[in-house]
Amino acid sequence: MKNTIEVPTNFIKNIIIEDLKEKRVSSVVTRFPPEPNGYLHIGHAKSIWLNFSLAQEFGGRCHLRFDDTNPVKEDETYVEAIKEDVKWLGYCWGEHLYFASDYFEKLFEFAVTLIKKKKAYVCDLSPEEIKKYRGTLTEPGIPSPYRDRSVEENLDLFYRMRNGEFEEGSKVLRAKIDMSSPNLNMRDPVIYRIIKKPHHRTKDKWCIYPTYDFAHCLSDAIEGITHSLCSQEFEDHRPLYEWFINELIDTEPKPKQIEFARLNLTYTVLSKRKLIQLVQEGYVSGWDDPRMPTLAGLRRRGYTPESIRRFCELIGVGKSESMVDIAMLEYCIREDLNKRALRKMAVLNPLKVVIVNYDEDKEEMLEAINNPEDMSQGTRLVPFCREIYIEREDFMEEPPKKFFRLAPGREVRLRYAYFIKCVDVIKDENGNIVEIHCTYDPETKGGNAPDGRKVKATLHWVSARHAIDAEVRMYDRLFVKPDPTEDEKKGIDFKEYINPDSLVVLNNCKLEPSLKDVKLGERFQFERKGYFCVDKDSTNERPIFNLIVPLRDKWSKHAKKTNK
RNA sequence: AGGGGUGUAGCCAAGUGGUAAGGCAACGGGUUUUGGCCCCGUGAUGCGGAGGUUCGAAUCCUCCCACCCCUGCCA
Repeated sequence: MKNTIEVPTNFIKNIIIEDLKEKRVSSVVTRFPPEPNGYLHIGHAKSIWLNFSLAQEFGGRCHLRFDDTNPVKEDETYVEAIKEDVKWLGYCWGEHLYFASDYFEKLFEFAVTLIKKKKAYVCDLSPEEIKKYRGTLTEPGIPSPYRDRSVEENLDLFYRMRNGEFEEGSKVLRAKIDMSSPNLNMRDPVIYRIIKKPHHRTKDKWCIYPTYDFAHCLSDAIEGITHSLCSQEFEDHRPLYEWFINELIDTEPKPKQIEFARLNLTYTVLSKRKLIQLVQEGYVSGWDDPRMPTLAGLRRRGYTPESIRRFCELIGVGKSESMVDIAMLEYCIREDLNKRALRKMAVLNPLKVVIVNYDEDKEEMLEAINNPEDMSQGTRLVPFCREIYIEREDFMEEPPKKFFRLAPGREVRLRYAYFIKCVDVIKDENGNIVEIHCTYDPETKGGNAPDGRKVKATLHWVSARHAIDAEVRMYDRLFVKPDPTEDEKKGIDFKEYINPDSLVVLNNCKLEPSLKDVKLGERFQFERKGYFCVDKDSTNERPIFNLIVPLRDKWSKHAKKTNK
């Protein structure tokens, strides 16, 4: 059944069910932990959805925690933008807004405890030396010469690090674990480093900052997180995550780290590094360019939060590296908007039609259905007169097979109006079609012929006298290749595959007059074309619409096929 | 002396010893005043490969192969 929306299960849900059943946990507490150093994209949406919906489903809670442990990359503007995006997606963290930086004092105390347990030491090696001492993938590391400093000396040095007595890079605090571990993360990882930059929240209070590995697990523990979901590249960090918690936390239940596959989408890129290039090098207009996979971009494009959540449900959660077809996302927004969007008639590439047997002074108001999927949305009146616009591509002088639309001598229906028949084609001196002349059949008002004759096509149209002028921005996929990064190993940059036609601006669009006072963000279906959204660049005089997604279109698919 | 992870249809993805769900895409057909929506139908003698255990294997065992991640004082 199409109507029954089933959410598939996934391995994380199964783990939680088991944990609850075995009473390892009594409730579910998750968290979404972004670093405030950039904008959220649809990959983050998967994580947000996962964390919040799991908490919701099991009656628990989900925290929003900013992982702000590195002041050189982070900024307050990102925390506001991230909060806005999470809210827009439809999730609420309630009281549970946290910052890793709120725990800096506690984290410092944890580090002191570790030193006292002889499980951490101050190391004077330079970054290059640390790297050298760490060994390689196949060779064990060798211990730092500073590894066996006394507790007293370590304590003294660590406090002096905090007091700002040492230069950046001159000293770090390291956990003392195992320099010969096959897991490089366990070879005495750095847990505190000196960074003499003000932090966006703690300002100048600190000049040493904990690293992710130290801060994240302990922040989870402090907040009582039960299930700490992260992406797969952290799998190798899990032993470390557990090591710190086992050394420093004795409350139960201890948070459990579970890794899942991050999202990849065809015809786009989702890495922060690549997205930033697109913005900085001017390939797009900004982080909220409607072609960007950022939540800001998708929002401006016209995607609904419901459609994005639905997408997350549909793609599921697994551990295998996957590349989801963007057609799946497009399906989700169509599915949503088909049910809700009001239908309108809009001619994107106008061709004038003169109805030669229709009285010049006559005007009629014709009734049109607002949404055939939801008759409760009622009807509206659309004006009709002697001169109208139809879509240029709806007329062909020499129609190929299977072209059902208007052609010389052929009769079609104007939606909600009349049958018209093409009687003449007017061209300029270069042979370009300027307008076409038709006759209408007054008997077919409303769109049905009393004699029962049929037409093969129904065209949308707009009265020339009443039309509103508008700009419509036709967006397409940002890249021409399903995986734009595929050839990076061959030295071909992903930007080589940018779609030159990802934005086509249509300047001479004609809209039905009911579109007069649209509001920013409103979405409509322009019949036979697609779903469109009012862009923020609109003015009172001139609305601007973004194409969210085109309607499925068997004809253009067929035409494309037979063309090659 | 490397370690960790993953392989089920074009793309996602259920499945946990009882005879391969579901969705997207694709392709047929029906319906239609949107070439939309909706409805119906079409896919793996097969689960990376080869052996083995078993009455029975995608599920258990052995070996092999492919791809991804890890040598930041990033997260």
